[in-house]
This record gives sequence, C-alpha cells and structure tokens, in this order.
Amino acid sequence: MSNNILPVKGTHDIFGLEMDKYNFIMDKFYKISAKFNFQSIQTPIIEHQELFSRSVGEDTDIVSKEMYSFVDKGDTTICLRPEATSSLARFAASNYQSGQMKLSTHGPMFRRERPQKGRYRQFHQINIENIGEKSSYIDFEIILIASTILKELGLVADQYKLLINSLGSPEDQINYSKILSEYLNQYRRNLSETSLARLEKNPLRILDSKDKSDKDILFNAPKINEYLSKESQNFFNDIKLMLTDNNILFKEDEKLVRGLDYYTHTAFEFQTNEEKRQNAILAGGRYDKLINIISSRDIPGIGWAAGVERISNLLSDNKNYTKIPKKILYAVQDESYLINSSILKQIYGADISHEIKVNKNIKKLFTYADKNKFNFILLIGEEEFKSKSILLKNLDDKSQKLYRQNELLIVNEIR
RNA sequence: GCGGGUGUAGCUCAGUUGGUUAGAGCGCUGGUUUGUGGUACCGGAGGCCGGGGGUUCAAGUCCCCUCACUCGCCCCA
Repeated sequence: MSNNILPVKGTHDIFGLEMDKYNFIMDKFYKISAKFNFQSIQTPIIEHQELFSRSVGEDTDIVSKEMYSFVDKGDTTICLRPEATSSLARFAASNYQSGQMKLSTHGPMFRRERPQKGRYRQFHQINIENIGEKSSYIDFEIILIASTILKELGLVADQYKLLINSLGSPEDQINYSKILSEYLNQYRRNLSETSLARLEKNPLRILDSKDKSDKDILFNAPKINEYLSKESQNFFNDIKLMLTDNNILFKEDEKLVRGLDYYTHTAFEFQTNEEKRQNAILAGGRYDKLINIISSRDIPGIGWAAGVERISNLLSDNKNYTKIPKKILYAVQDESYLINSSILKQIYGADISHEIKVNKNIKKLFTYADKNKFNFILLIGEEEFKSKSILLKNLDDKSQKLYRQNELLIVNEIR
C-alpha cells in the first residue's frame, strides 16, 4: 500500500464510464461545431508563460498563483496552459488572413488549485473560437452553439441557466472603470483586501466579489449597462433579440464580469442549478482587444470554453454512452489449435471486436465469455480439433451450431 | 492560502466503554462426477488497521505529529 504510486494530486485517470462519457461529449462537440463550419485544431500544451501573463492578465489568480511554470534549461519560462483561448489567439495572430477563422479544440488544462468536486489540477475543456468577425450575429451564434451542444448532450432546461452581460467596448470599460473607482473610493475602509488591490488594477473585477461587505457596497454602485455607449447598447440588444427569437432563455446579470481580463462586450456563462458545487460549466465572451495584447495585429474574436468533467458530472450514470459492437470470444482448449488457424486469420481480417482465450477447462471459457460480456463464443476444444469442426454459440439467445472449420464464414454468421 | 471529514483485504465498509489468533459483502480462486455461461451450495488465498511518536499491563480503538484522499471557502471551466 505504501509503495503504490498514486496519480499526482488533482489529476485523475479517465476510464470506463468516465471515458465513455468523455468520448460522448467529444463526439457531440465536434459534430455540432463542424456543422457550423468550425475547424478543429490542436495547439501545444506548453506555451511561453508570457502568453498568459499578457492575455489572461498578470494579476488574475490564474496567472499569479495557479500556473505550473518552469525555466526550460536556460532562460525561457514555459508553462502548462491554464486555458486554451490564448493559444488559439496566438495561432490566429500569425495565421489569420481574412473573414472568419472558426476554430474548435479540446484538451487538458492545468491550474494549481486545491482540488475539490468539479475542480481538478488537470482538467479538460472543449473550446470554440470565432476570430475576425465583429458582427453581433456571431455573439449570438456562439451562444447558440453552446446551447445546442448542452441540449444534445441530454441536459434538460432545469439543470442549468444562461447568464449574460455586456462589458461594453474597451472605451466604455475605461470610462466606466473611472466612475466605478470613484464610487468605490468612498468606501475604501469597508472593502475587502482583494477588492482594494483590484481597485487600483482592474476595478471591474470587484463586481463579482462574494465578500459580504463588498456586496453591500456594490448594491448601490453605478451599473455598467447605464454607462454603455449607444453602439454598445445596440450591439447587446441585437444579441438578446436573437436569443429570444430562437427560444434561448437567458438572464441578464450586470455583475457577471468573468475572471479573465481580456473580455469586452458580451460575457456569458452557463451555470448548473445544482447547489453545493462548482457551478460554471461553460463560459466565454468577446475579446476584441486580446489579439492586440499578444501581437501587433488587431483582430476581434469571441469564444467559449466548457469544463468536460463538469458537464460529465451532470450526465446520468445509467445511460449507455457507447455503441458497443458485437464482441466475439475465440476460445480454444490448447494453444496449439491456434497455429496455422484459418479461423484466426478470418477474425483478424474482419471488422470484429474480439479476444482470444486459451483454457483447458471449457466451463472456464464460457464463464469468461459471460463475465466479459461477449456476444458470441467460437470454440475449438479437443473434439472439434480432432474432427476439424468449430462451435459457434450465440451467448445472448443461447443458440449454437457446429460448423466444419473450412466452411465457416464468420462475417456471415455474426452481425 | 484557510477550514471540515475520512484513512482497516483488490473494492464497499463493520469493528461495541482500549482486552487473546482483526470481520462481512462483493470480487478473485478451487470444487459441487469428468465439455457449455448470468443464479445456488462448499472450500481457499489475500491485511506492517496510511506512516511516525506517545499514554497503558494491553492500542485498529485514546493523545500528538505527519502524509494521503475527500468536501467546502477563495477563485475558476
């Protein structure tokens, strides 16, 4: 026991039902995103740390205390990616040409937090990003895709809700930040420590503080939607109209600002309605200034990320997430029966899920087939070997038939 | 970073106010007349009771430390 090597804290092996659910989620995700013309991409899991300190923000929790970073045999600081949007933005910054670049990806992300239910140090996300398009239609479409995927995965309406907000244009944000800072400055004494720090660097993030005294102060704070420019208001209204038009329920939440610094305009989050758990399952928004922060180009973008484990947790354990193929067990009483076996070659050549099992005890062979949920057993025991025959039994309906070895065509008998 | 809970067989757990060789179910394995599987019955293997220290005639049980897992807070998908 003490010698066992366990997985690193906060990491998990994915196997069995969990793996089936994971594959199920991937399947729906890529199918639906492909339908909207997204192209899949895989970017490296390691990146220059600078990518995230510039994009996500130096003083976010993610960058300041949760990143796995190391110096790579010299002076390059490398890190395990804590999220994927920055990597895709990096890719787009050097590969975008014109029109829309629609990207979908998935993979492991790493954040060094205290693990708990629905929060792991290595977790998995699915992401879609649309880069290069300013139209509010895209904001709607990206939310529509999210909603479609959750539905297709079998989540029902009362399991989750959609919250949306507009953070306005970069100019609106600067403007509103000033007004908010002025207001909050009057209450410096009562603000929490973290909020005080944010007051200097990024006052917007104070809005989603969960500190009680902060909340009291924020109750009467100026609201961002009162300070949006006319253009920003129209932009946001268009999105809401499209959502309503397509029966996507949402709730406006003026406190929703997201934990990353790069968002502008639309911010949204799908949350589970279940109490007592990490409730954000999918979240994202528009990031028109992000690419300019990490490159010399200025390209708008919008996207979201969803936590695979968090979605997986919401899926029922009692469903079958795999289309199991018929499985066949080729069982023989002695290894020598497998030598120069035409049956074996047929099995290898056919598109059949199979296993070979050798045991002198016939009963063991059947028990094995049963326990491992094989649908058919192909048996060559001593008698069959002598008479050059072979037994095929359907384990589901218990019917069985004896064939001559040189006459059996497996693909014809099993389907 | 801060709090709560739990560590006993491969897995899920019992172990009474400290008291001899530490238990159950499931799983694994052998058998119930020699070639036919989900049931039934009988047998078997398998535990430094997470680790270290302490109290005691005696510790799985009480105390301290430590490690691991887990659930919350913060934050986030």
